[in-house]
Amino acid sequence: MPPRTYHHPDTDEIAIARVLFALSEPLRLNMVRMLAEQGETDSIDLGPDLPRSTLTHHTSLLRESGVVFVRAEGRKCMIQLRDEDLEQRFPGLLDTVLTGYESADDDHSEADA
Amino acid sequence: MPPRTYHHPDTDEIAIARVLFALSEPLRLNMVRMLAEQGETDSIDLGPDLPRSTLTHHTSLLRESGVVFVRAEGRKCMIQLRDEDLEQRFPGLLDTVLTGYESADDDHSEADA
DNA sequence: TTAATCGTGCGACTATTTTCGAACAGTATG
DNA sequence: CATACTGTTCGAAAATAGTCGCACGATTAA
Repeated sequence: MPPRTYHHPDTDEIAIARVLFALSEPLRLNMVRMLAEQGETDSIDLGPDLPRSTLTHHTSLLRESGVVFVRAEGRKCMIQLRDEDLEQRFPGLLDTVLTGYESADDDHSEADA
Repeated sequence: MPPRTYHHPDTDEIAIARVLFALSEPLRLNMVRMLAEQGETDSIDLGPDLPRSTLTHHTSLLRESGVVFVRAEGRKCMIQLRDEDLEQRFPGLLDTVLTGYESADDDHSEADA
């Protein structure tokens, strides 16, 4: 029996409105930022203080909107940013959002001014 | 006495999450697309079939999130995209979103058919 | 002035989203 | 095997967002 399988939208099925909505939630935007910095990340590291069901809710929403790829690893769950797919579908979007997030939010080091 | 005044956030107060949320709504995203194409537009042209109160709701949300500039013109209300401010705040964001919207959604408003 | 038009604010309602506890199933460890 | 740990699902609750009728003030035109 397959352990856990996840459905992911094809790259050309990713809808801009759903991506924007997924990224408009501060919690999820922060998860995406972490994924962009760290690469594939254990799901629990994306929200150590959140109830598990809440974490599942947000990771599922990110997955269904095409922002992340989810992979079962033993009993854990590894999350990857679909940066290449997003770059192909909406060139520049991810970089722009993350750059804007860094500059907009609190004092994340602005070394390269 | 000024007829109608509107509050607009300063450019450096525009928050990425709020902008993304504003653009994640299909109705508002379409308004923004029209504004990008047509420039300053009479508010009623952005949603001729919508109830006025609904239209006000969406234009206010776009204004408060820093996406548009609203100006009273007689009894009408002219809407401008804050494209320069957005470009300064989040370089590339607007172009990327609109380009992604065009490519993703082929069913543009059929008003100009 | 009178009438028509426009946008706004209010209030109520519906729909969607978020949160999270509890029970459950799969996995690793002993 | 039993136990501890993981993520998922379900259900319900709360919070948020969208829709829209209506009354009102302001503006324009006759």
